[in-house]
Amino acid sequence: MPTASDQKLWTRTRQAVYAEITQTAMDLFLERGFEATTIDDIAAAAGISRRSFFRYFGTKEDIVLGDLAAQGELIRKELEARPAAEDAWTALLNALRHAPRLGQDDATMLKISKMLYRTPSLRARSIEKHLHWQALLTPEIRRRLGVALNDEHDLRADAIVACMLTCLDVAGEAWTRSDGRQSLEDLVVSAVTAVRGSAPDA
Amino acid sequence: MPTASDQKLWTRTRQAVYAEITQTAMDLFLERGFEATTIDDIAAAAGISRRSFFRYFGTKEDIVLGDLAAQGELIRKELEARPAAEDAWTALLNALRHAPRLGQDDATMLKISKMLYRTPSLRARSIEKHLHWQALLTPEIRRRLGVALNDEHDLRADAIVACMLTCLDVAGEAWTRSDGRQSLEDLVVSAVTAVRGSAPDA
DNA sequence: CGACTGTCTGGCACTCAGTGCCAGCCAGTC
DNA sequence: GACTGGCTGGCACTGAGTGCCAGACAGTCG
Repeated sequence: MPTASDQKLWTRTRQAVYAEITQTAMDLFLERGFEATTIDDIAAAAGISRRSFFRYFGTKEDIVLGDLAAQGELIRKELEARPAAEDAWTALLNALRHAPRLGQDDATMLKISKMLYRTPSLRARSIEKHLHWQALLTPEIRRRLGVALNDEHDLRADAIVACMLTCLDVAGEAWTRSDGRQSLEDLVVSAVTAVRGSAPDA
Repeated sequence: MPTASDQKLWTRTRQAVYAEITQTAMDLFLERGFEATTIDDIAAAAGISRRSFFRYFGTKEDIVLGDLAAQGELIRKELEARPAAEDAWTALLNALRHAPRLGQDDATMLKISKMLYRTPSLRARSIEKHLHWQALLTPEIRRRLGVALNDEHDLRADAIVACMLTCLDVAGEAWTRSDGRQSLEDLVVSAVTAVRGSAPDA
């Protein structure tokens, strides 16, 4: 297990290459569009072979969405750390709020978001990632609702988590449409309020 | 414009071929799995060329999900016909409830559902279709909420519609997991109740 | 009847994503 | 200096999806 941050040379090199592919590819995506950029383009620009590219990323979409998988874990940890007094919705909302956003400045994030919401294959993949988050977060919500572990048929937790993430998605789209003028946090709260009929606790 | 149901010979032939491809492909999917069935297999079994297949279906997923696009329209019509007294959630729920389900017997539907929830590419496409439904249904919900037409930034209707469809999805998954033992309708109501904190009107 | 038009069809060649296989390179180890 | 193990590039392949073209054929007009 890796105790020191700089482990083997191998590992460090690999991380450096990973970061460079990401950066190079993102530049190309933002310049000429996601679909118009082929993997050959990326590999050539990054100075690696096509074959090696696929050893770093399983799909082209993973370049853009790779971080989302890791972020799911962060949200789960954050959710489990929320005080027991918070109800399911409040705990979820606060977990999303406090989970560290990894990445870029706002202007770049906005560009990436626009690309994400406009490109069908990216949108589909991002929703798949949300499904993954859903699976990660549901157990903790089940625990908070007091659902018995052996109760396979209680879908309340699934519904709540899924709708929370849907609200996040709707808010994200609105944020993108507004060119980032409204805060994403406020938009998520608006969405949740609209759905639940009343505002959640701060 | 087509007034009689049996228009030109062209049209009728085309519909017949369409139906036959669908049936043939479905048989193959249920027999050996979606991903394990190639388009060449389908074309060969249906007695058409590979190239012609793509004149009937844009993608392999469309064979399974083709009807969903048409169903969105039916739901929209149903929604617009709901009495004005019903609030947004109730109207949506009733619209989904009353929209005619086109297709197969229950046992086949269950098999298709299982395939759908297990195959990533199919799941992703079906969620894309839900996004399309969302776009269709949101205007009517905006109208019911009294949102001004020029108000671009009100995301309440989007949130409500999106979460309703998410509930449908969660319920569909639970229905599949339960091997169809619980009624889909009850499951949707359970999901909505869990999310909203109280049961909607019947 | 024959010419014409529009739509469907199959076949070919192509792009692009993604995978399996193999041979070579090179850091770290004994 | 030989050995191991992870990484690399190159090659060939499958499978989805598209563009193009030539031929078949129903329906129409003269």
